[in-house]
Amino acid sequence: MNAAKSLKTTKGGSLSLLTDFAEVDLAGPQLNGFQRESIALFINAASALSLPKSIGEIYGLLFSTPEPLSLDDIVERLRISKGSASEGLRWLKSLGAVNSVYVPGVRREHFTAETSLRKLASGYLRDRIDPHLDNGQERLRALEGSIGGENPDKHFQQSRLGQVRGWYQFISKVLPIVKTLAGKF
Amino acid sequence: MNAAKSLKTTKGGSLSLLTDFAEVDLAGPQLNGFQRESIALFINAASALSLPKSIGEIYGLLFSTPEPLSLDDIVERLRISKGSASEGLRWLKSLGAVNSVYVPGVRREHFTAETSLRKLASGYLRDRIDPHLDNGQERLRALEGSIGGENPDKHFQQSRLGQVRGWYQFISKVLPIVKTLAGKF
DNA sequence: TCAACTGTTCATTTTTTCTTGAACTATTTT
DNA sequence: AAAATAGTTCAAGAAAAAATGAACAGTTGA
Repeated sequence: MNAAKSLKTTKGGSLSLLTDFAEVDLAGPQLNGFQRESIALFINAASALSLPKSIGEIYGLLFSTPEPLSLDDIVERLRISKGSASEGLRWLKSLGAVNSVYVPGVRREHFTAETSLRKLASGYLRDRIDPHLDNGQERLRALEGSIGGENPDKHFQQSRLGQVRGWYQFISKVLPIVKTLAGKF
Repeated sequence: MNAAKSLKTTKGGSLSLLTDFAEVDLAGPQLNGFQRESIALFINAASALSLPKSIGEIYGLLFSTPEPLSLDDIVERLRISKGSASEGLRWLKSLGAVNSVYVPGVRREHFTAETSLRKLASGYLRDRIDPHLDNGQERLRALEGSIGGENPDKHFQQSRLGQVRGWYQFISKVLPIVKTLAGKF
């Protein structure tokens, strides 16, 4: 694919002896065992949350790497496209799951993983849950409006409506508890 | 598609005057406003949980209908395939979100929506969350095993490992609270 | 036993989601 | 100002997930 390019951008001369096999594989920095396991763990977490694999990969890499990494570092190490990396970082940034680190004298932006559970949880809730809840509230009103005046099922429907209301109350009681507890870990 | 078949299986003669337009559309029972709004609400909920739309539709229909419905009733009213309905019901059954009702003298199985929040929540956690957590625990062990003996990043890695352990503790503290609270609604 | 009925399974098709890569904008350096 | 460097956007392709429908298996009643 872009073996030539990867090779070109590889730092250091450690590959010079492998020139003959250059297109067989994979220049670029290797991931260590801890990084590979971390990435696997966060890919699993991403799938638990129904998020794209690339999100898990990027976060896992940042989480397991002591130094801040640039977009190109990520592309290089994970062998994903610049587009994916850019989108994934944007998503993680908006959630608050990565932090920008401005390395003095270096032009490109560098990133580290945010590991505060409180920040991760509240960002996730804000970006991924709250919009659905807001939407749900609207639909709840629509449901209420759909119960007509003369209607043999009126009682049944009102009872169901009450049920749903209770579920929303439950959620609005639970979420703050989750946030609070997250702050203690 | 199967207009002819739908027509044939339609009960009652209310359509006889419409015979000329039969293939234009849609025999079969109409959904009332409450049902349509309920279905919309649960489609939204399904998307919040990253579940297939058909799951939301089926649950929404059962939730908003006083009488127990059979698989064929569901197929007819939602205009989805038997396959989808069967799979969707299987999924909802295993979660505990629908109940079988054996109507005396009637052969086919009928279903109603389970509305106990406690049952819904614990079924969801059991079927959709616990497997991921188990998987996560395995990967946590693998992560631990990946921290080698002589290693410049050892400290960093151990700190990260501790971090992840804390997250799992958080989850195992929060889930029981959620279940308990769900029992009160 | 056989025909009608009920529900499941699964190969195929359709739809949705994710990834890629190249063009583009913006910024910095020479 | 031109060239180099960073990063974003988005149309198109690839991959994954969901829905379909027809074949199949199991029951029941005649």
